[in-house]
Amino acid sequence: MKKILELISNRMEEAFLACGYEERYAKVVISNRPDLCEYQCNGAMAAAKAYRKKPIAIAEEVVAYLKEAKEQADKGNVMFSQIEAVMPGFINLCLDGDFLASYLNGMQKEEKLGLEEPGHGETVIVDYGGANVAKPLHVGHLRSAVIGESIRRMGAYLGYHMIGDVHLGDWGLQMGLIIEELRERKPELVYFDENYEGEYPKEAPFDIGELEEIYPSASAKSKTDESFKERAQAATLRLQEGYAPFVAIWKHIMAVSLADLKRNYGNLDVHFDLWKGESDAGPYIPWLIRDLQKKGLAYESQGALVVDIAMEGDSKELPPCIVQKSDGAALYATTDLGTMLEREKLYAPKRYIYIADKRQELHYTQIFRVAKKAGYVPSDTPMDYIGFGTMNGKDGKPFKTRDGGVMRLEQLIADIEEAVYGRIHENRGVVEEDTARLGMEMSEEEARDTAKIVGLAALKYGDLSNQAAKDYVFDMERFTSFTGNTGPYILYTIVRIRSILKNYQAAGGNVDILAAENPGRILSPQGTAERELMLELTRYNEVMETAFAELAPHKICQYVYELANAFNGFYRDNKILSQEDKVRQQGWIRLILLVQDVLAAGIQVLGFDAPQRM
RNA sequence: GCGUCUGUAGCUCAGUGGAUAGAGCGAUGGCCUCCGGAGCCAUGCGCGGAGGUUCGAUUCCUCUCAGACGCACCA
Repeated sequence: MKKILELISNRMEEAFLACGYEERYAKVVISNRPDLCEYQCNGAMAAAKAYRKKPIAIAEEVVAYLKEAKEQADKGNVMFSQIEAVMPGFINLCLDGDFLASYLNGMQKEEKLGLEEPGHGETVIVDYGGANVAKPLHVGHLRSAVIGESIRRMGAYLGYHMIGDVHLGDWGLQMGLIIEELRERKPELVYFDENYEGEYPKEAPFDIGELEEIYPSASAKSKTDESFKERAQAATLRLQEGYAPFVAIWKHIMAVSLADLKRNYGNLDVHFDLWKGESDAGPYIPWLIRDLQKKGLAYESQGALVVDIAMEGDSKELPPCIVQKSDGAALYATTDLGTMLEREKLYAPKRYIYIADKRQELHYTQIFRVAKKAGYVPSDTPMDYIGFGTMNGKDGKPFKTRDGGVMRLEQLIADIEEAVYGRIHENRGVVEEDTARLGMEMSEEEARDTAKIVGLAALKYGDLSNQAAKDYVFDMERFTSFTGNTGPYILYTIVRIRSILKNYQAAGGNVDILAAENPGRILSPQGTAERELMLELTRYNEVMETAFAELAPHKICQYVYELANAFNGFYRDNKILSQEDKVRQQGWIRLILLVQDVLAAGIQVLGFDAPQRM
């Protein structure tokens, strides 16, 4: 289906052309003065200069044309109920109620509610998550996972072939650190016996708890013990060169860690198509280095191998990209470039999207430029980087535990669930009479399950409703509130709709829009709130497209919030179940079914679900 | 020092080359025997600053102030 603004703009373009003006002036936008009109076109003022006319004169000509066209139009083809030219040259429009209703009826019939799929199956790589092997997920990993998951779902919904890759940190110095720490703790292991020639054990010499403790302690040691650090660097290089005993340890680390990471991401309802890591770039690196040298891009500087990334039009000088350390080891940039080679070979994506902390912006600028300069990624393939801000505590500083430590993601999720659980109980207490009357008592088990679902929504919505690039304050109290611009409020609205539909069905109503015996149709709106709700619904397809085009999940948050508000206004003004005009009642049921579907589609791409009850 | 990002209501955040810049929370005062009170109304509070482009700038440009972050062998 065409977007409502397209339909209106097309009509306006026709009018501008007919009056002898260029169609580019005919752009129509949603009104910023809802008291005056629903849509507006400001093109007459822009056109005034070019045509040396008063803006109001142009606006009046166009309006006259549209009004005449309206009179000539078939009864079923009326688009506007109001068209007027207003000083200094605004063209104000209101939609015809029947037109509005027929647009919504059209949406309801389509599988994706009238959304076209601009993706056409194009492959897009989304690189997010970025967990490090052997290190527990902590709050610093939250944003990449949550934003990335949403971007992946948005793209998939729009028909792109989205490939999400967690891109694990599994090949860097931390591996050397762990190996050397392990040597100090358990020197008797066969991996450290240079003369050992047998098979390596299948069992890992550590469990996840021990592994998570080894890394921080090794990392701390490397900061004070210079020789330990050097040994770790040497071990990293040997691993990268394929030294069998270290590769065997590495495989153990991977197996133990990956199982834990999968469980953790699963709890967040975050999913990856690929569980690749930096190590997968390993096989491409020797060729990469030779090729960069062959092409004359890489040269030696202070012992390291670097690539200049200057481009025409640079106003400043950017530091070169290091592709090989002076000891010959690979580093971040090297593996990222190697990964691109692999992705081009295996998937040939039409677009890359990387989601990482905004402090890494320079790094991504560097590798994108190297990739384009060396021709590893086609010059017309967009490479986008979303740099997100820090999640801060209420003090405005990076979020910490009460004693100043790094908070684990698991802990944060548990805390949110507990807070939501408390709210459910508290709320149940307040409306006890109602819950009893409506037969909505909730078992302890259901309350716990519900808290899990609602808690995740609170967490994700709290994060996604902010612009990604900005730092934001994590406020448990606010995010878990059942009122205001929060995840739980959106879920509540959905639950409320379900409750109405359930009662309607219980009274013998039919909510199956496909049933032949159900002739219901959304009707032209009568009240203001109903009209506003319907207008809000028409924005759906445009919002989805824009949000993905701008990689801005917060626009979807904003939309579902506004839609939820519009629904609640409608709900307040219209008593659906006691409506005696059955045709109107059926229309309203259709309408709220559509609201439910749109809200559900919205939260689905945001990455969370609604419970049956709250 | 150089660079990037960010400055909007008491707080947390949206938003836009157009007409009167919006929400939520908090505050104050009201309302509602209504399909779930998780509601509604009213009041108060403002685009960091200075120039420029424009018919029109909070939005675009320049400068400036403030904060966060980044500036080669960590990831």
